[in-house]
Amino acid sequence: MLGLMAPAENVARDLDFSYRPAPVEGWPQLGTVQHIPAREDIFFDGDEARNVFEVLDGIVCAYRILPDGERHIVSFYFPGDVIGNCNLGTYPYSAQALTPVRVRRIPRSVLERYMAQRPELAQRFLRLAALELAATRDHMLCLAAKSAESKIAAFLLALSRRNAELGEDPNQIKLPMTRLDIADYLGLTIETVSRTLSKFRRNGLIDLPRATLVVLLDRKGLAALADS
Amino acid sequence: MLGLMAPAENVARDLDFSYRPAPVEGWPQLGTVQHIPAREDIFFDGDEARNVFEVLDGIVCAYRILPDGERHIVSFYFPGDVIGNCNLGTYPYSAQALTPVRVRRIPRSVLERYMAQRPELAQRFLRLAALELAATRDHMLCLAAKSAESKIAAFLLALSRRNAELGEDPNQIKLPMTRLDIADYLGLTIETVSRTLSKFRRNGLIDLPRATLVVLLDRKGLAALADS
DNA sequence: CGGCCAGTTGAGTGTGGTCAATCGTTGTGG
DNA sequence: CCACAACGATTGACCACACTCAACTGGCCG
Repeated sequence: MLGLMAPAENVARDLDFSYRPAPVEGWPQLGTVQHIPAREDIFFDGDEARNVFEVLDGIVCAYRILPDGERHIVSFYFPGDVIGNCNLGTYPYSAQALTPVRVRRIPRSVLERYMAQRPELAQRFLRLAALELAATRDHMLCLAAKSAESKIAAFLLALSRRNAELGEDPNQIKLPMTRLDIADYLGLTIETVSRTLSKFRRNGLIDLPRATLVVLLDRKGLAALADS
Repeated sequence: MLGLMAPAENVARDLDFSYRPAPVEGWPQLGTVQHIPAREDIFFDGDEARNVFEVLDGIVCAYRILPDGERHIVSFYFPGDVIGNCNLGTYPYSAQALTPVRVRRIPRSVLERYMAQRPELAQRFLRLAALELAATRDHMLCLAAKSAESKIAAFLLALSRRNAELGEDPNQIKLPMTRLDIADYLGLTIETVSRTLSKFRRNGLIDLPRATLVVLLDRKGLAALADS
């Protein structure tokens, strides 16, 4: 048994945006709904973590500004995801709406009162933290990957997987983020992202009808690049 | 208030090996002590996570083998650290002793029984998970950093901080890991690690009496390199 | 129509990877 | 005690990939 088991199905091996525990009944009643325009910050790195946010519509990113002024995007959040589940007092990153966004803001105080009554909610949040850790670890491995090609291939496949999970076309990827966002997420420059996508198109791996739409033509080829 | 607060003291901004919550009274009685020779694996990526391990002596690393055969070191663990605190069923990485190691093996079943009786133990493990997430995030940012110099400077300063915390000389760093281990941790090659350390020595930032001993001579200079 | 911005493409450079030779330490056996 | 092997670390030469700087394109909106 020891050491010879295949990796479990539920542990993702590649970059993945699908880390979302199943929702809990009764949860949606909590908190108040807020609308946030594109490119507006929701909270800041270092702020007291008073609220948790559930994304209802639109895309949110978590980012950090490094000492040298560079921005690094830690994570993207899609509808259904929960942001700011932080039990260390302060947020470890800033959060910004990439598109117009609808979120449900839930004060931690309210949440904690509820969790005392509903252990399955507490369970969900524990699981949420574990999944966020797993996602961060995968992102880390992606950053450690050598080539820009493998980073971007992995990124596209992760977006595709998320599409499939939401019941959308896994080969039609509508990019809600700019090239700069992708670059800051993958530790590349905007030019390299652009060049690599163009290269993928020349090689017949993808099509790029518009800058914001990627059509996957050769998943096998992309997968091969992704883990290289 | 919003967005204008300084980052909290307890959230590390740089690479750090000091993420360890305070120990809990009564904890040491649990589990059985095991001796593990250097370079022997303790558990494997994908194994059912039946045990949690507390490092008593020696250094342990957590690593993953990527699809292309590359090894990536996820984390180093020092005496007092806890490994394998995983509530997703299987270990998300393998663990290997880098030096001869003494660990305390604690079955999760035992742990969970204890936690039911002692809520402060459960609290400690929640905090442990949160700190591991923070450490992983910092490691990720370090990997996203552009230059080899800044990665290695940050790495040395992290080891130094850990030394200081253990009451040892923060400027005398005994490296328990090989150049390859460091390279796999920072996403570099063994040659680049070696070259960069040599460069630091030429520039008077460090001394290298032996391959396994680094003496920090210019912390300011290293810190400047670390966040660049 | 013109301005603006995101994205693309090009040319040149430099950092870090690759391959290979050498050094230094440690440990083993004659 | 020395010779030698084995291994990790260092150094050098070369090269490729991604960054930098810069020009240009295309879409969108006033």
